[in-house]
Amino acid sequence: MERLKNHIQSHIELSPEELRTVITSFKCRNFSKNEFIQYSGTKSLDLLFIENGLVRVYYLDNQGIEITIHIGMDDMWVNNLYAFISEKPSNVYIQALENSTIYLIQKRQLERLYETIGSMETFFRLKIERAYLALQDRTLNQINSTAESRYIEFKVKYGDIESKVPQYIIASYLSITPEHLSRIKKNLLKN
Amino acid sequence: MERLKNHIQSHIELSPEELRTVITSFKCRNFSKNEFIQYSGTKSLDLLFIENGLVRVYYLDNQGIEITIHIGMDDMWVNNLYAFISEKPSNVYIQALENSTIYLIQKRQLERLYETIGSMETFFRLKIERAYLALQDRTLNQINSTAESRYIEFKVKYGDIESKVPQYIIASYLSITPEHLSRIKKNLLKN
DNA sequence: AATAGTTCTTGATGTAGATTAAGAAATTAG
DNA sequence: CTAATTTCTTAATCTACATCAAGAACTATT
Repeated sequence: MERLKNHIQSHIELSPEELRTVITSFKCRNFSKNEFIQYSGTKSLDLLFIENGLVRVYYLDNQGIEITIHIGMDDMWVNNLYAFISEKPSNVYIQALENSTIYLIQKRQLERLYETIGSMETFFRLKIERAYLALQDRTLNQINSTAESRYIEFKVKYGDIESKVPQYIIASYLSITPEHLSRIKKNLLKN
Repeated sequence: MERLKNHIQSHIELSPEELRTVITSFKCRNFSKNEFIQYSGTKSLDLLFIENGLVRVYYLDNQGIEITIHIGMDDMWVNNLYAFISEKPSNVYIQALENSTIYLIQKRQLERLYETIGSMETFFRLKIERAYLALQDRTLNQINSTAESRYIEFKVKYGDIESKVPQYIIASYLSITPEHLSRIKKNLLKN
């Protein structure tokens, strides 16, 4: 759990004892390729940290088409913050795309931490602030950029991932059809 | 400042003394119709609560077209959370659409409150959580609904506002052109 | 290696909404 | 009250992307 420890300590300062309290609030789970971590339709009150692996978050739109909203790798959180905050049944699936080791913390545990270790509330306030920025960045990018430039940015940001997951997942992350992505790639090769 | 007091007390419990401390951290400002409250290009580290009035938040896209991201009325916050959190120069304008009374708090004051009154960090964590949900709702709505049904929802949510602001502002809030909104309205009358 | 299941590509056609242009209506200012 | 400005509407054309369909290229299974 080195990555999780480093991650937390890169944001706030904790005494060795506090760090132990925090760490023991997390549970470790291993998921194999294609296994589901969370299901749509159930309450999802865990936050998930990827110690290592590859994970995606997606939902089904009103036509039943998969829309990928997030892809996460080592050292990243893959949360369904909407379900976590609202406590409504989740509308997303979280699925391991490779064998993955996940540390998870339940909302109840987290709230207990808020009370015993004040800086943990700060830590998660900062987390949510970052998530808000990321969501807005992605939203504006979606509106202001063409599918082609979104694809180019995706490759810069995620690099190697393209070879590990089916292209239709990448298409759904870019909010386009697989056909359209196919055409974009063909077009980029020409130039 | 009755509305601000009620607003805060509807979220957390404060002693009369704490409430006084909180309230005195805010400053009151009056803005007249069309006056700007915040400008693009400057750091914007204030949060704004509308005691009464009508306010909009917008930015200029890469073609210089105004995109309205939020319209606020009595009892609502009209923050540029992106600039507030990231502390980067703002890319949005915040403008009074009617004469408005605003209570504002500076980030520095707010952070001082976090230290002296613990529940204020909780209050703002909750605020940011709500803002996250609202942003995601709006994003998904944008993707999954047609312009027409977004317009219908807008009228339900904002009712009277339509008569108070130019239609091109509403169009930009709906992420469509004024021409297209004009057609939508014509179409709805037919049916 | 042969079969079956996925996934990817290509082409034809369809559509929501943008863009451009220009006149009509409503506001505001002198 | 008239002129000037802003806002709204209508129509013609255009564009990014979706949808549908069907074949091609992988991948996995026996």
